[in-house]
Amino acid sequence: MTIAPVLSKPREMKKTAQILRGAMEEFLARGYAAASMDRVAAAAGVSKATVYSHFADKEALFTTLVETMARERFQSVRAMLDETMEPRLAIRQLLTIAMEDCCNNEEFHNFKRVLVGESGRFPELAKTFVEHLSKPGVEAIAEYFRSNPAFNFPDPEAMARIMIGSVVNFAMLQKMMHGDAIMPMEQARIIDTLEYLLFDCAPKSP
Amino acid sequence: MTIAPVLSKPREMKKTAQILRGAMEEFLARGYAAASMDRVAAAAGVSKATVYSHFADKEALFTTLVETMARERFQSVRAMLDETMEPRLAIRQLLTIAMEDCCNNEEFHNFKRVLVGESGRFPELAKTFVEHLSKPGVEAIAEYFRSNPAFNFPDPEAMARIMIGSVVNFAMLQKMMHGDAIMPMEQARIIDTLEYLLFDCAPKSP
DNA sequence: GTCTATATCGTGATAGAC
DNA sequence: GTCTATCACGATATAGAC
Repeated sequence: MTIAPVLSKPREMKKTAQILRGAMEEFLARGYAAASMDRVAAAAGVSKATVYSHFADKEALFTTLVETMARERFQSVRAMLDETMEPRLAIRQLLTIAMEDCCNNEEFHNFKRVLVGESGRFPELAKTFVEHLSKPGVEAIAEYFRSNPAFNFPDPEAMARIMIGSVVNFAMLQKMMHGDAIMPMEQARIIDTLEYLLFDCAPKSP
Repeated sequence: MTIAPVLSKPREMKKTAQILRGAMEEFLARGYAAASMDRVAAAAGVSKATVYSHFADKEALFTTLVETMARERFQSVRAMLDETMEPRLAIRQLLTIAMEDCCNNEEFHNFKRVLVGESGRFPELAKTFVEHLSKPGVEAIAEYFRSNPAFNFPDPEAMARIMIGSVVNFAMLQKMMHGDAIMPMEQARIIDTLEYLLFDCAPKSP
């Protein structure tokens, strides 16, 4: 019987959270297929039967884990852009934070590795990620471009995707795919060049 | 004993290629861990013992497969940019081809899924991919920017990465991660906006 | 070199005591 | 609700006939 994380006693919440923490260790380290329910139980400090009393099967545990992690990540996309700040500074701050966030978080790297690796067999999980992270991020920036008179781009959403895509792909190439060892480049050069494109090239009304 | 694909008789070459073809089917469909050597053998039309007489173990087969596929892909990065063409058209053609290449090739999607998914446990394979595909691609475009007087970017390599990164990330988001179902966008809008940034915003010398 | 048959082990999942 | 003990199965890898 599947037991959704219904909270009756705080005790039970703790167990479910414990299991999810163990599952995170195991799934992020080995990927879905190579992860072992024995090791999940060991990492969580419970028996395997307990794991199966909280989650129907391996797939359900994995699904819940990814959705939980996506929800937590989602919290941190709030209020990225400071409307009161000067646009050039606001954009620079946004890009710097996004770059830092994408580049220097090994746990997040492993999360994306699993998500991308399983996106063919677990399309709904990939969609959850896109829905809760990529989409709000792009829309926030696009809306900022649209509402701020300092910008006058023909296609604000495409522009937002180019900005985010540059940063995300840089992080994937350099950090996740180990490009740093083969084609090193400082993060600041991407940010500086994006700023150059947005502000120093932008068509000043002649 | 490991048997490298030494070609003595054409017969043996055929078998090795057959096995690699079967391995491709299985590994790309299920990922490394979930792939079964039984199914590899079945897909290749040989017995499992034959597979093990050509490749030391599962890991060696996987490694050889990825290196082979990367080498084949590598061939197609030749001569992307037409030096004789007008820059605006050359860039547009490049972006269109790259976008098509990244978006409409399910086999390539699965290849990248496996590579990204295993990039933590097989870092050398990820590096091979970067070395043979990402690096030459970025360098070709950067060199084009540097050598062509129509462009005068402060950081041509960062600019090249932004262009490629935008396209690659768009493909990953829309196709691999199924973003098309959640935040649809035509490929042309990315290309048009990149063209706008490169040509219509570029600092005219006043 | 290639096959059939098998050894050995770890896996996901469960039964039953408490 | 949680544990220990166990089942049934499929995995990688190999032995040995031909």
